[in-house]
Amino acid sequence: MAAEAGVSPTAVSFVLNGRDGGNIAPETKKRILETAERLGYEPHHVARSLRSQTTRSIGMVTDEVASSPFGGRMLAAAAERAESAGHIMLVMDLHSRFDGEAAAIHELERRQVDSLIYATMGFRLLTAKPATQLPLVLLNCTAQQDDELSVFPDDVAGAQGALNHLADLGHRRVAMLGGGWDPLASPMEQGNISGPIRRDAFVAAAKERGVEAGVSELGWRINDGYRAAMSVLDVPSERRPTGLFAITDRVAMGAMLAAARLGLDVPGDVSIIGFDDEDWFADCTVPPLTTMALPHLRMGDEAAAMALDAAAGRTITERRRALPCELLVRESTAPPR
Amino acid sequence: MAAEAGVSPTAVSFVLNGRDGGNIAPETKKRILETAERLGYEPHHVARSLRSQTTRSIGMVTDEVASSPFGGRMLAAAAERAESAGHIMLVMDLHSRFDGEAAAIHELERRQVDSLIYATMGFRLLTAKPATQLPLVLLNCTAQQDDELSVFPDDVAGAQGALNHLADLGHRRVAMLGGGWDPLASPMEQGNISGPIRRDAFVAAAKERGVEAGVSELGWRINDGYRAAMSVLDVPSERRPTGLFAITDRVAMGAMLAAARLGLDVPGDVSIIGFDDEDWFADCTVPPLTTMALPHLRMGDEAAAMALDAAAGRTITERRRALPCELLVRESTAPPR
DNA sequence: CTGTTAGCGCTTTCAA
DNA sequence: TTGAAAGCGCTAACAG
Repeated sequence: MAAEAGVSPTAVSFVLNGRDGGNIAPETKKRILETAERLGYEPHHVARSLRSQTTRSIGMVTDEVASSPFGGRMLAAAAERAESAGHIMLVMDLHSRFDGEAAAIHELERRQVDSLIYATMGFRLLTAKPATQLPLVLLNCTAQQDDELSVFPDDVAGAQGALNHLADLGHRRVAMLGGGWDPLASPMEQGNISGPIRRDAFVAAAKERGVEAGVSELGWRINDGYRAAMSVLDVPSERRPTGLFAITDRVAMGAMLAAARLGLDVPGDVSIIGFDDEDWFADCTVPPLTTMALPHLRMGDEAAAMALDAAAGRTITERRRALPCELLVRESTAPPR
Repeated sequence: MAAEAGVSPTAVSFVLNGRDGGNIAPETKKRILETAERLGYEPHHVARSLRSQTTRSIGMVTDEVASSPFGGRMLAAAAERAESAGHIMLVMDLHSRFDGEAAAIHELERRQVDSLIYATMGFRLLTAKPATQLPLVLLNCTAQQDDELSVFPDDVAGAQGALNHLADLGHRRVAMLGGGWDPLASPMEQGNISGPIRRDAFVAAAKERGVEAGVSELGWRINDGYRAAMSVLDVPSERRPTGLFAITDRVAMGAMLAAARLGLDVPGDVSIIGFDDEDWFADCTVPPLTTMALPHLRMGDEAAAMALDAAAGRTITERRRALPCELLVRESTAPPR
C-alpha cells in the first residue's frame, strides 16, 4: 500500500488514522486516500491490535442468558451498540455451569477484549462480583456493596406503576399473583430478586393508594398462575378482587385461563396486568395482555455504552442504572364494573 | 519468559505448542514447563494470531436470531461447541436490517475469523448465499442450488412424526391448525418455509396412514390457533376431529383455549400436539403440551462443529444436515374415546 | 538437539 | 513535511 502510493508507511498510517495534524502535504494525503480507495485497502485489524494493545471488542459472559427468552434481546441490543462504535461482541455462555465463570473471563482477557459485560438471566444480586482487571459492567444484576457499574430494571417503579394503573382505573380490591420460592427453578434462577422487590413495592403502593391488596405467591409459571388465580377468584363476588397483578406474563396467562374457567370476563369482571412483556407472548393472548415491559433492549444498549465508555477511560456519571419499565396498556385491563 | 527460563523463544514456543517432536531435551522441556507454570505465563493471543494467520474464532451473523426466542439456544449451543475447541464466537446481529449483511460479513473478515456461521430466525431458503471467501455454514437456512454447508431442522420427518403419533394413538380424523401466509409477520419471517413443508408432509403422511386430515391455515400465533380450532372444533361431534396438529406451540395454546371455551376436555375429547417446543412454553400449559421439538441445541452445535472442521480444512462428509426433531410426549395427547 | 534470525502488518518515535 | 527504523509477542525456517 505504501509502496503503491509511493509514500512511506508512516504517511499512510497518519492519513488513515486522521492523525495528520497538518504534518502531511495535502497533495500526498490526497494520493494516499485515492490509492487506498482504489486498492480497497483496509488496515489489518490483528496487526493493529497487536501494536495498539486494543482490540476494539467487548467480551460478554452470560449465565445461560443466551438461552433464555430475554437474553437474546439484551445480547442483540448490546451487540448493536458495540457495532455502532466499531466494536464487536465476543460471547462466552456459561450454560448453567457456575464454575466456568473464571475460566470464561480468563479466556476473554487472553483475547484482549477492552471491556467486559457480565449478564445474568434473572435479575440477581451478586454476592461477589466477577474478578477481573478489565472494566466490568454488570447486566441485569448488581453487586451488594460495590459501586460496580451495573444496569438493571427498576422493578420497584414497575410494580408501583402496575398498581397505579389498576388504582387509576378505579380498582379498590386487587391481588398480586405468583412469585415466591420455586423449588423447580434452575439454580441460576434461584438468585432472582425480582419476586420480593415487585411484591413489596406493589403492596406498599397499594397501601399508599388505600387499595386493598392480597398476595398469592404460588410460583412463576402458567399453571402456578392458574392455581393462584383460582384460589383468589373463586370466592363470592363481593370479596373477589377486580384487579389482578401477575408477577410475570406467564402467570397472567394462567390467570386468564382461570378466569375463563370460572366464566369471568376479562377485563369486564376482572382486569389482569402482567410483567415482563415476554416476546410476543403478551400480543398473543385473548384479550391482548396489558403488561409492564422490562427494558431489555435499553438495558443491553446502556450496558454496552457503559462498557465502551469505561474502556475509553471516560468518566461515568451514573454507575448503577435502574432503567424504567414501560407500561403497555392493551386490552386486559379496564375500569371495574 | 524465554529469558527467565534461560532458553530461546523457539524452545518455549515448541514446548508450549506441543511441537517438540523429540527436538527438545527433556531437561529443557521440564524447565520451560516449570517456569511457565511459575510465571503463570500464557502466550499472547493477538501476537499469535498475527503470526499464524488464525484467530481461533468463528464469526456469527444473525438476522435478529439473537432476539428471537429460539435464537439464543442456537447461539449458546454454537458458542459452547466453539469454546470446547478453544474458539470463540464473535456475533454481529443484523437486527432486521437486510442491508447490513455484507457489512457484517466484511467486518468479521477484517477481524480474521476462521469461519462464518450465518443464522436465521425462521427456517429459510436463501436465494443467494452470503458472499464470502471464508468457510461458511448456514444455520437454520439452506441455499437453493448450492451444496453449501448447512444445518436445518427436518420438518418433513417432524410433521410425519406428529401424524404418526396421532395415528398410533388411534385417531382417524385429524386436522392441522395454523400456518399460511401471515401479513403481520416481519419481513424476515416471510421467507419462512416451515409452513408449507410441515403441511405437505403432514397431509401426505395422513394419506399414507389412511387418516382423514383437514387443514386450517389461519396464521401462526395464539389467537390464530384459537380461531382455527374454533372453526374446526365447533361442529357436530361425529364430524369433529379427535386429534389436532398445531403448526407451532403458540397455535396449540390457542387451540387449548378454544377447546376449553367449547367445554372440550384435552386430551379426553381432543388430542393436541404442537411443534417447536418453545422455551418452557410447552411445560407450562394445562395439561402439559405434547410437542415436536425443534433440535435447536443440536443445530447450533453441529453448525459450530462444521465451521470448525471447515476452518481446519478437514473434509466434511454430509454438507447439508437435516436434523431430526424429537417427539416430546406429555399429556395433551391420548387415544380418542 | 538448540538458538539465531527474520518476519506477520501495523504504529510511532526520532532523525533527516 | 517526510521517512527510516524499532518494535508489539509470537512462530518457523534455517543454521549451528
